[in-house]
Amino acid sequence: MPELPEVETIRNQLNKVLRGKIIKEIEVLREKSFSGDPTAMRGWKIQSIERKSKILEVLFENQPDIVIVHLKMTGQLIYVNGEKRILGGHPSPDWVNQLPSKHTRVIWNFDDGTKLFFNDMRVFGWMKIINFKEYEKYTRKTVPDITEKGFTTKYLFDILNRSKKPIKLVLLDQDKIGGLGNIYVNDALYLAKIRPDRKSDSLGLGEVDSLHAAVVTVIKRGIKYGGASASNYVQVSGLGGTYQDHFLVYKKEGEKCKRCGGVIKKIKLGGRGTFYCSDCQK
DNA sequence: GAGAGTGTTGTAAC
DNA sequence: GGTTACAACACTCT
Repeated sequence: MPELPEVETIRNQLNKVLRGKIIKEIEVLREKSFSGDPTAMRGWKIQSIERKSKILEVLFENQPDIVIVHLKMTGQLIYVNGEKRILGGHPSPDWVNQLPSKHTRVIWNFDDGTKLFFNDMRVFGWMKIINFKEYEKYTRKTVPDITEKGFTTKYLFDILNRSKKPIKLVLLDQDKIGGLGNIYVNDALYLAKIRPDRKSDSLGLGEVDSLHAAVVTVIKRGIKYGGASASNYVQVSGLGGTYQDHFLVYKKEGEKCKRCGGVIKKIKLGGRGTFYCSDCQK
């Protein structure tokens, strides 16, 4: 489920707790969840955690290889240091101290006794050790993500203009724009007053300008609220984000539109739930 | 209990 | 080439 705001929240928190940690041992409980030789990582010292679109990158000191992580639908990264609360926030939920659970796929053990758990119920997510040369292939370095300067109205107009697919599907295409997933794309289209099933190339420049602003706004809002915990996503402490309390249309079918009073409808596009107001989204 | 639905994305098929 | 359908997996909801 994690989209850009969720991954960014995790990145910020991991940077606070993992910098300078030295790896003692990597336990791979499920082969499919980890690619590369985990024993090679012994002694590596974490330098920083970066992000490109929805992919996390763990960089190590004096080490050309990096570890990239994709959480896909149900991945979680949870840091445990034996204290009831981390990052000065609310106390971590009890289940955090009972990890590993049956969904724990990989455990990073650090030499100070602290641990990072990679949980992933559906086993779609992965961790990979890659050489920096393979970096572009995995992170689509040339595709701008929403937080980057390359994501401009002009860029958005160009890619939308090249497709006749429903606009929502183009916005979700990670080869074109990095970072949007099903939650934020629904809310962004609502904010821009554009129907998700509009043909991508039917938008005028003014509409694309509104859409660009809307996408940036919902992503910023998602980050501000620490992500959306509609189901599996949790932060590094095991606590949820709160963007789900601020959904505009996502999962609100049957409710009244706060803007015009119309009823929020649910349709299916590209096989996924799609929510919009049929009155004020044109 | 069966069947549909779930936040992602790569691949196969049309 | 563009676009759609499905699979990967495990759980919840109807």
